[in-house]
Amino acid sequence: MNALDPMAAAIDVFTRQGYDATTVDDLADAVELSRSTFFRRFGSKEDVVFADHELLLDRVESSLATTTRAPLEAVAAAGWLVFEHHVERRGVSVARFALLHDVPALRDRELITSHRYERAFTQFLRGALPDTPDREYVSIAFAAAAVALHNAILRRWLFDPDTDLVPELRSQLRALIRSFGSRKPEPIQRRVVVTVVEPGADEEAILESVRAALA
Amino acid sequence: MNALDPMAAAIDVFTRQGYDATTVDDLADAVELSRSTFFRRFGSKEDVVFADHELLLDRVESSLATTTRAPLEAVAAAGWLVFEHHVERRGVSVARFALLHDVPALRDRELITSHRYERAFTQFLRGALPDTPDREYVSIAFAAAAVALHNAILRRWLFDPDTDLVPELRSQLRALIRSFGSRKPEPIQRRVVVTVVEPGADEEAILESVRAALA
DNA sequence: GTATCGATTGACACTGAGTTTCAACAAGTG
DNA sequence: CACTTGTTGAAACTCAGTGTCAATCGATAC
Repeated sequence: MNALDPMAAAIDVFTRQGYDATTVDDLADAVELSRSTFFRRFGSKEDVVFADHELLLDRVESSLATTTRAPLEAVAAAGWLVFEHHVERRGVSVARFALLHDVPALRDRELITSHRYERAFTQFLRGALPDTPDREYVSIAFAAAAVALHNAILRRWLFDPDTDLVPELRSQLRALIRSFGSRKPEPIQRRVVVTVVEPGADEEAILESVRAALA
Repeated sequence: MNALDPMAAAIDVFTRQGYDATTVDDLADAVELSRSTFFRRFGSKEDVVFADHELLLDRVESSLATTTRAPLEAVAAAGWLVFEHHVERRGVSVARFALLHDVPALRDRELITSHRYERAFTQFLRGALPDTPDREYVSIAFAAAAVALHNAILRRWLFDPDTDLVPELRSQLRALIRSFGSRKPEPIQRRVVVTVVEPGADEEAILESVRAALA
């Protein structure tokens, strides 16, 4: 049996029967595995629901490891890799989304899951960006923002899976790259000092007047 | 008894005895509450460890609700509000940090906790930013990046609490604001027009002189 | 003073997730 | 065949978290 089918089956049982009302025994039955084996395979009642992310995260990591793109673009590309995974497995993703709506515990779990992507992105960037003083923080901020954007747009799509939001994702990630790509140094603060002096004031008087204005 | 002392006590017990080796009964004893009351007060074994965030999140939200700053700056200010909370309660924060190092389950919980700040930031920005087409996504990306930066710098500080990292946090958040600020098509450029007119020049002559300077 | 009401607490029993242990049973290897 | 190694299921166990109910406390009314 495919390793992802149990996930789909579990999501289905949870949806029909309610998450809390479903015991792990019920799950094990539905998946035709013993309770023991269920835990060995999936770790926990919560984790079955996100079993596909294990595989997906692998794909993301190897995509980053072998990329030829510029660092920020590579992360963006990894982002739509994930997005496309959901589009391809539309049925499960939509069902899971509906389930999450009712089960806070699973929403929390999802958060933890998606944080693993953020970690992967950050670590990749830390190594791939040119060694400028702020690359550490650019890595952290960009990875977090990219994941957050991806998740927001993914949720919008899951809510209405008939609209193609891949272009939206692409354009938003590109906008993000632009924001971070051209990080300008701190702008020089210019001060304008206006002093009005009498006609015929000598140099010393003018300087004194400026000094006063500065105080 | 102060509501935060049980938290400190719990962290202490976990540290000395091990997280897994500590049952909720042990905790309840240490905090001098019955098991029942412990759950009513703190929700779960995991949540005691972050009990202070309930209060802190309130402070953050009311700070955002009453701010007079520009939206992005308001979020940054909320960021160092949180940071300063940890600096003030240095002892507990450092102890908790050490505890998290050994307990993955608590690290996950921390993630969920810190996501609540991100939500608060995003929602504030969604309402506070000017109604441009991309304000939704700027809100999401900026909030995520700000929280990630804060957390990274906080962790650095917790690792070495004798260095003052508030300036670092300030400058990184400011850099982030600049990144997102320059997203706007055209920042407001201030022009300084200097015209020098003869004493006794009439209004029309002065206006004419300014017009000339503008050309 | 005491009666009454509401809220907080503790004691206790119960459910169910997750772990551990052990035996059964493969499937390969000499 | 004997022997190893890995996978499975059965069963017992621990403990977090929930629900129920009675006791207690504090405030206000009488």
